[in-house]
Amino acid sequence: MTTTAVTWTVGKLAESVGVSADTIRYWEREGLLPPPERSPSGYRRYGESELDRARFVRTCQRAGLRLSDIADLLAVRDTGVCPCEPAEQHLERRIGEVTAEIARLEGLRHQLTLMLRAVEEGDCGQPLPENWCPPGSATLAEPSMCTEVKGGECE
Amino acid sequence: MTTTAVTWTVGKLAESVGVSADTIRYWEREGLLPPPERSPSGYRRYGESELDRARFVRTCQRAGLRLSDIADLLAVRDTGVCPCEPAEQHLERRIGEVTAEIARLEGLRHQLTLMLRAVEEGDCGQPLPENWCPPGSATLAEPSMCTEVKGGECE
DNA sequence: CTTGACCTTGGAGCCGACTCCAAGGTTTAT
DNA sequence: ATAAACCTTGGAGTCGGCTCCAAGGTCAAG
Repeated sequence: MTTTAVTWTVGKLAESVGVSADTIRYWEREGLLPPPERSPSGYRRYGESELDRARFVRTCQRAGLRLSDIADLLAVRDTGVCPCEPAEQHLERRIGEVTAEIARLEGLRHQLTLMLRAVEEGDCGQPLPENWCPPGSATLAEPSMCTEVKGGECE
Repeated sequence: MTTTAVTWTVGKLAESVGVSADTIRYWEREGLLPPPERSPSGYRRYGESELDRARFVRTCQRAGLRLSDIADLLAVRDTGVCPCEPAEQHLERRIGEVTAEIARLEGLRHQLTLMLRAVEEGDCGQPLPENWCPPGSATLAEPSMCTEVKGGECE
C-alpha cells in the first residue's frame, strides 16, 4: 500500500540480525519464528515484522534469556500486548542468576589467585590441592627446591 | 608393609571424593584415573593413591579447570614432578577467563537493570529491545499507560 | 536363606543452541 | 552460458560432563 513490501531471504535476514541462516531456520523449527511466506520457488521470504521479531529474539538472547523464556515473551507479545510483566519476572530472575554467578566467580577468582600465588612461590601443596604434588615423590625432583609439605614437593 | 592396605569400592571412593560412582567410572573411561585393581569378583578396588588422585581431579574441577586441563596436570604429576608450571599456565588462563566473565556479567547485569527499570516504569521500548512491544499495536492495550515509542506501547 | 544394597558392562540419553551434511534446485553476476 | 553463491530438506553431529539403563553377579545383615 504505502511502499512495496521489502523482503529478505534467510541469509539476508540472518545477516541483519547477526546470526547464521541455520540459526534462523532453527528458531523457526523451535517455534520462535512463524513459518514465513515462500517465494514461488520455495525460498523463505521475510518482511519488516519478521526482522523485528528476530531482532527481539536476538536482543533477549543477549540479555541471557533462554529460548524458552523468549518464547514466553513472544507468546504474550503476539497477543498484541507488551510482554512487560513476564519480562519483568524473567529479568528479575535473570538478574538474580547473574548476581549469584558474579559472586561465585569472584570467590573462584580469589581461590585461583591464592593457588597461583602459592604455586609461584614454590609453596605448592599449601592452598587448595593439598595433593597438588604427586604423593611420596620426594626422591624424584630436586628436594632442595621444595618446601616440604605432606609428602609432596615442588620445583 | 607398614599397615594393611585399605581399599575402597567405587561407591566408597566416590563418596569420599564427593561425586557419584558413575562419575568415577567416567573419569576412568576418560583416562583421568588408571584402570584400578580388581577384587576376585571383578569389583574395582582403590587405595590411598587413587583417592588422592580423584581428590586432585575434584579440586582442580572446583577451580573450574576442564577435564582435559586436569589430564594435562595429571600427566605431569605422573612423572613424579609437581605440575607447577603447567598448573601456573592453566591457572593464569583460567583467572583471565574468570575475570573476563565477571566483567561480561557485570555489563549484562547493568543492561538487565536498565531494562527492568524501564519495564517497571512502563517506559518499555526505550533501553534495549526497541522492539520490545509488538509493532503497530497501539490500539490493543491501554494507550494511556504507555509512553509512545516507535509504534510500541506498554501496560 | 533371603532381602536389599552394592557391583559389573556397553551403550544410550541429556542439556542448549546450534552447526554441518548431502543432494538437489535457484538466482545472480560476469 | 556458466559459474558462484545462494536456497531447500531432514537428520545427524557437536560440545562437556555426566546420568541412567538393563540384565546380570556379589556381598553383608538378620
